[in-house]
Amino acid sequence: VAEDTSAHKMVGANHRRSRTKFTEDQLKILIDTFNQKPYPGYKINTEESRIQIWFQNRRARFGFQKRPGPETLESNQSHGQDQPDTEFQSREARRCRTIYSTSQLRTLIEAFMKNPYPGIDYREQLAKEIGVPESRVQIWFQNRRSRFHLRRKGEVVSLEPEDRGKISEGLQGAEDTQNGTNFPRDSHSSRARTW
DNA sequence: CTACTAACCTATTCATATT
DNA sequence: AATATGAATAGGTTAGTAG
Repeated sequence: VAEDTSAHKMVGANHRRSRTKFTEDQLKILIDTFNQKPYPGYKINTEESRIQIWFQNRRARFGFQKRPGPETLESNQSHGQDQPDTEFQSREARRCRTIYSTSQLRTLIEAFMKNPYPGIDYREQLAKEIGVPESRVQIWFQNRRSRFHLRRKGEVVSLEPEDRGKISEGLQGAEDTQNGTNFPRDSHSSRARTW
């Protein structure tokens, strides 16, 4: 254990968003809503996707996905006794698909090639630059990363030894298989629907 | 230190605009 | 229909902070 582990923020690195602290009132509303509808539509999470994350985390923590008995949870109020199939209404409409213009995509792809894991600062900068909510930028990067790592998972190809220098923390699963796959082969036409 | 949990991640699936 | 890709999901990891 080293002394001097005080926060020595690396300059310019990519940090994560600062931890949100919900007030009691907010938490109350969130929990109440969750108990009614664990799968809220896009309307719930406005531009700030903190709420969406909150629901994701809570579903995971509570081991959702299963069909619990009529009770089991602390929420019970008046137990409906004639319509137990009210779960279908749970899932609401999802957010409308965002259509990125070619220029927006160009910016995103360029950024991705430079750094596939942008921190909150850079994501917000990008978002502002292309005029799209930061949450959409984050999702875009997630999708992009997943789709590129998806191909060829068994192969392990060492990458530049340079980057191995700063091992802040190892990766979990296996070595990052950053094979020499070409990057985005984006032969984009010229469609720029400015939604 | 430990417990809790927001933030973030991957992998997969669902949905839809474009070809 | 087939393809590409944005949105949502389950579920695991990283890290801030209250006790």
